[in-house]
Amino acid sequence: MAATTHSPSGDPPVAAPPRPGLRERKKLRTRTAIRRATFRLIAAHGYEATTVEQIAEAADVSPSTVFRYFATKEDIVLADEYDRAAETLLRARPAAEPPLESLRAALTEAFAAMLAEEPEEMRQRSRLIVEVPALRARMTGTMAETALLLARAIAGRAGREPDDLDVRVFTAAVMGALREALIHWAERGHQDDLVALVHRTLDTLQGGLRLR
Amino acid sequence: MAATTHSPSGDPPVAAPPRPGLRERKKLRTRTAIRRATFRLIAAHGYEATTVEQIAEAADVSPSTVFRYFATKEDIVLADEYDRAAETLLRARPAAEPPLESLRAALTEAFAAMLAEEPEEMRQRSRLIVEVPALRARMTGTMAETALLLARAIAGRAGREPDDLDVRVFTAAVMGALREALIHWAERGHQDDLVALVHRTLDTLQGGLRLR
Amino acid sequence: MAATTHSPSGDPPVAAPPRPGLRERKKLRTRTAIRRATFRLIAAHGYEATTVEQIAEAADVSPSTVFRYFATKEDIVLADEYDRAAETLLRARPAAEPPLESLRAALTEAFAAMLAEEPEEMRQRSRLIVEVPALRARMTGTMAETALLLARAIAGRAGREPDDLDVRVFTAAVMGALREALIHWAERGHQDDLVALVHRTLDTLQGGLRLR
Amino acid sequence: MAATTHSPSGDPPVAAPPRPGLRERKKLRTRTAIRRATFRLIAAHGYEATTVEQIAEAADVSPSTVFRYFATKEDIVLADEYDRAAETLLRARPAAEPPLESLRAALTEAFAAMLAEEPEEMRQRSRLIVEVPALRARMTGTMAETALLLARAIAGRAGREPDDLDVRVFTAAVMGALREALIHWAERGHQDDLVALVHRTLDTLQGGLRLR
DNA sequence: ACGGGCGGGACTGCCCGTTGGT
DNA sequence: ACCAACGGGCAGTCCCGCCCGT
Repeated sequence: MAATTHSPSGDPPVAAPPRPGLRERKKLRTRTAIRRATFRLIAAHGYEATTVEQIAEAADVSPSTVFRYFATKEDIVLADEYDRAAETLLRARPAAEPPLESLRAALTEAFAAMLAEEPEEMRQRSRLIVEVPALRARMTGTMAETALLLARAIAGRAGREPDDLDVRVFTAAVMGALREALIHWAERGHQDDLVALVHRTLDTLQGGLRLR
Repeated sequence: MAATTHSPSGDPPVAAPPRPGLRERKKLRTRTAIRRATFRLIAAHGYEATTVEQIAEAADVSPSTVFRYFATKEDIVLADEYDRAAETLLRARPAAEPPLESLRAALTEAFAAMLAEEPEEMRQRSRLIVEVPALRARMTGTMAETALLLARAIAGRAGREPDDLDVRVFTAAVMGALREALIHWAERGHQDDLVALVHRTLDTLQGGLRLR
Repeated sequence: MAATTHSPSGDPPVAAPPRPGLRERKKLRTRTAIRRATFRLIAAHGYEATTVEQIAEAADVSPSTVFRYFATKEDIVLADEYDRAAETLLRARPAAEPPLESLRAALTEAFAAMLAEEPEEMRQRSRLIVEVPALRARMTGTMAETALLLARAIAGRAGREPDDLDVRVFTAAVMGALREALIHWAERGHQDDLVALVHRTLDTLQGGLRLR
Repeated sequence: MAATTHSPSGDPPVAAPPRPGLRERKKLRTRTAIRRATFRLIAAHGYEATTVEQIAEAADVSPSTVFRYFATKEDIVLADEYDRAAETLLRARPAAEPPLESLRAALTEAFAAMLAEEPEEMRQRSRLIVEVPALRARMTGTMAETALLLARAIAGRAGREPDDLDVRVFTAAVMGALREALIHWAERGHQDDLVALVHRTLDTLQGGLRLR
C-alpha cells in the first residue's frame, strides 16, 4: 500500500522469518519507537507542524538515525509491508489463474491481514492520507511503484516482457482502484467494510468500465 | 497531463480570449522566460543540479518571482493546460455518449493538440518524467487530481454524486492508463504514435482487463 | 498599550474629534474591515498560519493596502489608541500632583475606558499576546516606546530634561508593571478585575520593591 | 542582558567545565568566527545592509550553520551569557538577604564582569542597541524573558508561586531599570561609569518612585 | 489614495555527506 | 566499526518595501 521497508544499512534478505536475531530486535524496537513517537506528535500538533527533529527527540534517537530507518518523513507514516506481502501472495497463486483473479486474491488478502493486525494504525494512516496533501502525493507515488512491481510479476507468469504496456496498464488500473477504495473508506469515516470496497472497485474495472 | 497553471495572484477568469491586455502579455512573457531558462539549464546540467536561483538568474527575475509563477520547481517543467483543455473538451461531448467514449475523445483530442502545438516540449518533458523520480512522482500526483476533476464532470453528466466511488475508480483507471502510455512512449524514444498508444491502453481497459 | 495608530499617509492632527469627514469614515471602515478579518482568520487558523495575503483577501483589499494601514502584521492585532489616550489624560492632570499619582490615574483611566468600549477585543488581544511570542515581543517593544513618550511628558511637567534617566527609569518601571498586570490577567483567563490588578502592581512599585 | 546562548542541537549540561572536549572547542571557534565577522561587517556597512549570507561567507560557513548557532540575526549581536551569569550569582546569595539587595548584587556583579572581560564588545553592542530599532526591540524582549527567569529564582527563595504577580512586577521593574541605564550609558558615549548608573537606577526604584 | 507586481531577505525544515569520537 | 553529531545545500514561505500606473 505504501513505501517498502527501508531497513538500516541495506536490505536484509527478504525471507528470514525464523528467529529475528538479537540485533534485529533492537532495530525493530527503534523503528517502532520512531513510528509511535511520530503518530503521537502528529496527533497532537498535526503533520506539518511536526518536525523530524521533534520526532527524533521524542523517540530518543538522533535525526540521522531517523533517516537511517525511514527514507523520508512521509515514509514514517506510510511505510508498511503491504507491497512485499502482496507480491509474495501473488507469486503463490496458481499459474493458470487469470491475472485479475490472482491480483484480486493477493491484494485483498494482504489488505485483510493488515486490517486484522493493526487496524488502528491503518485508520490513522488513511485519515492522514486524505488530509495531508504531501502524504497523499507520496502514497500515490508509491502505489505506482508497487504497480510496476506487480506488473513484472504478472508479466513473468504470463510470459510477457517485463515492461509490457498492457500489463502495466492493467496493474496501474488495479492499484488506482485500490487507492480510490482506500480514500473512499477514510473519507466515509471508516464505516464501510474496506475489503468489500476493494472487491467492488475491482468489479467496476472488470466490467470494462461501463458506468451505465 | 500535469499541474494546472498557477498564475500569479489567483486565477483570472477562464474565458477571456479577446485581447489578452497589456499586463497579461508581460506576465506571459515572464512565465515563458522562466520556462525556457529552466529547460535550457536542465538540458545543460540536469534537473537536480539546476537550482531555482540559477533559473531565476537566467530568466532575469528574482527567486520569489519564480515561485509566484510556479508553485514548485517541478511545476516549471510540468505545468501545462492539459487538464483544463481535457475538461473543456469533455463537457462539450454529447450527453448521451457513453462515458468512456467521451473521455477517450476528450483526452486523445487534448493530447493531439498539445502534440501538434509544442511537440518538442512534450518530448523533453516526457523524457524528464521518465528520468527524474521527483518529476515522475509529481506528475503521478497531478494526474490523480485531474482524475478527480474529470470524475466530477462525468458524475455531473451521469447524474451521480460528485464523489461517487465507481466514477472515481473509472477516471483513475483511465488516467493511470494515460500515464503508462506516456511513459511507454518516452521510454521507447518517442518512436511510436502517442495517440495510438493511448487508444490501445484504453482498449485494454475497456476489454475488462483480460490479459489472456 | 500597544502600537500607535499608523494612519495612511502620515499622522493626521491629533485632536480632530468633531465630524470625522466623509473620507475619514471610509478609511476607518477599511481599517476596521482589516482588523475584523484578521481576528476572524486568527481565531480560525491561528496567528502564524494566517498570512497577510489571506487577510487582504478576506478584507477585500490588496496586501499593499493592509500595510498602508498597519505597519506590521503584529500591529493589526495590537494597534490601539491606548498610548495616545494615556498621554492626553496624563497632560490633563494637575501639575502639582505627584508623578506616580498622575500616571496611575491616567493609565487606569485609559485602561478602564478601553475595557468599557471593547471588552471582547481586549480579551482576544491579551490572550494572543500571551500565546504568540511574536506578539508578546512586539507588545513589549511598543510599551517601551510608550514609556519614553510618557517620560517626556512627565519630564516636561517636572522641569527635567526630556531624557532624564530617573524619569525614564520611572516610566519604564510603571509600563513594565502594567505589562505584567495585563499578562497576568490573560493567563488567569480574565477572571480578575484588570484595573484592580494595575493598582496592585503600582502599589508594589510604590512600596519600594519590598517583597517582605 | 540579552539572548541566552543558543547552542547547536540543544543545551549541553550546564556544569561541565573540566576539559571542554575537542568538539566543543571547534564549536566555540565557529561561534566566535560568526560573531567576529558580523561585528566587522556591521561596522563597515551597517546592520541592515549586512545580510546573513554575507556573514556566512565572511565566517566561512554556510547560512544554515549561522542559524544553527544563532536563532536570529539579531542574536548574533546580542547573545551573551549575562542572564545565565546573573541567575547563577543570584542563587549564590544568602537566603536571608532582601530580594532587591540580592538582585542588585547579582546584576551589578555580572555587569562588571562582562565589562571587565569584553569592554569593547559591550560598547559596540550597546551602541547598536541604541541605533538599530530591531536590536533595541529584541533586546527589550530578551530582558523581559530574563526578568521572568529571575522572578522564578526569587520566588523560589521567597517561598512564593513561580509566577507570583508581585515578584514578576518586581523583576520586570529592575530589568527595565537596567535597560534604561544601559541605553543612557550608550547615548552618552559610554562616558559614565555603567555600574554606578545601575546603582543609581536601582536607588530610584527603591525610593518608591518618588521623583520629587 | 489604491492595486498590483516584483524584489529582497530572514528563516524553516528536509535531507545528505562527512567526519570525528568512541 | 559503528554512529551520532555537525555542517552544507536547497526548496519553499512569508513579511515587507518600492515603484508604477491609475
